Amino acid sequence: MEDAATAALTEAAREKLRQTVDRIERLEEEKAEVANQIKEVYGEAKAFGYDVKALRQLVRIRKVDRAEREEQEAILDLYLLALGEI
Amino acid sequence: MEDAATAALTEAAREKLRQTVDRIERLEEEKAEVANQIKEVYGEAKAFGYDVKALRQLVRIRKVDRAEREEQEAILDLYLLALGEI
Amino acid sequence: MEDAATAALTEAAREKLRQTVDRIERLEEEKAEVANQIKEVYGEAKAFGYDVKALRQLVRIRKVDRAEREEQEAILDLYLLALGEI
Amino acid sequence: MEDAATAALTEAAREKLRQTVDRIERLEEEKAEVANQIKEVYGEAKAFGYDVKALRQLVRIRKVDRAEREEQEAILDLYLLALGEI
DNA sequence: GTTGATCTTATTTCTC
DNA sequence: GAGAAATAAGATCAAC
Repeated sequence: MEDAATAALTEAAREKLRQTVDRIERLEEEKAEVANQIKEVYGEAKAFGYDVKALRQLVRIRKVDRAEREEQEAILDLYLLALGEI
Repeated sequence: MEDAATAALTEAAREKLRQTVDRIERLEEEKAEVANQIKEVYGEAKAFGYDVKALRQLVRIRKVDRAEREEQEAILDLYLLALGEI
Repeated sequence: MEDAATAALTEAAREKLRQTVDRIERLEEEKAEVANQIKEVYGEAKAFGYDVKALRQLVRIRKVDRAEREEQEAILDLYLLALGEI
Repeated sequence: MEDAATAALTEAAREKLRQTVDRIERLEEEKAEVANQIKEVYGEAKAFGYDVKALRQLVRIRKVDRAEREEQEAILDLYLLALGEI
């Protein structure tokens, strides 16, 4: 007997599913590679004598700051929009 | 008076720190982009009628399976080793 | 002046908070004890001549296997679900 | 053919291994249960209106404080010991 | 709006 | 003691 998964699907449907899963898996691999590179940079920094924990905090703070700045600009745009300036 | 951060580091040290932070931030941006692409693929799958939650589980299971397969090859040796027989 | 913590809570609220913290701390102590017992068992095994590293891997593999077995039952459903066929 | 693991061991050795693994697995199960109970307590606290994040911090701080206090006492003991007082 | 899921970060534990 | 792996914690986002 064919296995159930095979039986339940058309060949086309199975092919499409397989492609979707493949795309996701390739992207996740890419993501893992980049994550690895980040780890390496922290590793080098540590070897260089940096306090890695502090460095991570610095990066995090800058990220939050950036987000806040962007929000501020968005608010400003809203005000300008409300005034018919843009 | 100079501010503390300026005072505490040589210009060269500050430059190096800045470069390190830059590299990390660029890599994190890349990572975020890839994460976004993954999210988009799931989004398309959802639009196509897939059960996204199930699809995620499927991907996760395949990942575990891959890891498992690699470990299977080591199991027999492990059993023997665990008994101190090797 | 009363201190802020005292001022901000009724006696009943403080009592309840204290009990909650106590429960958590007792449970964490328990958890630490059990973790210790596990460490002891490995210690005995080592004294007995077992390869502790291999033993740990064996335990880990059995855990993964158990999880895997449970997941296997769900996989077929997942494939079907993933295709939106159910 | 008998499988290799069976072939390589006496029955007694296999029995002892099995018991060791069993003990470890039972203890790990216990540990997981306690971890779960802790999670439940936090869940109840949240339902009761507590700020779980703050509560966790409180528990963590108390733990650090305890460790410090114990260290202080150890240092005191050392001083006393050095003075021939104990 | 609260639970559940995912993802990330942090800490701890193991191993070499 | 340093690197790797496991566990836990925290934050975030979606679904009901």
